[in-house]
Amino acid sequence: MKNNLRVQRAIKNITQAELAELIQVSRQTVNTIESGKYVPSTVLALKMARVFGKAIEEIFELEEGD
Amino acid sequence: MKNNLRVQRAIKNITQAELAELIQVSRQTVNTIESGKYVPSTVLALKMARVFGKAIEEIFELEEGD
DNA sequence: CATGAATATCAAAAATACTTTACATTTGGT
DNA sequence: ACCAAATGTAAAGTATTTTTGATATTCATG
Repeated sequence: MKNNLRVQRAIKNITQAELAELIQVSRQTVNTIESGKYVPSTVLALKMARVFGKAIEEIFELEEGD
Repeated sequence: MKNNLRVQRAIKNITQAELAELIQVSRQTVNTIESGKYVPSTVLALKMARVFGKAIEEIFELEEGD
């Protein structure tokens, strides 16, 4: 799973902490998802997609081996 | 999180076991996701969406309290 | 260079997702 | 009614996600 959260955040110009607040998780959770350390639940992915006004598929993408 | 996996399966006319095989999880995993017992990871949601040729948002939907 | 804001990282615990095995129930066809 | 296929459920165990708290690093700017 790769993602372009950093880009999406840049477009909306919000910090990891602000995104965390918007979707009600810790800022570490945002950080570790953004850096690809783990895959979020569908609930989190949907919330992020909603924040950015994008489809999940525009933010998260499957890779070889997923 | 609610989902319409049952409908999607009906459209493609595949069983829970077949869907499980297609996305490489156990049949029980498909069953419990379908019956709303837990929320799949984004990897699984993406794989399911791909199987059905739909966006995740067309299959999974946030509810109050998610 | 110093300061503050943002990001990265680490470790340990809690919560949730997923597997396996096994059995029960429902459903559809003959 | 009978049979087989599909679905539901349960318990126990493993794996992964998420939180919390704390510290470290990066980066822009004064």
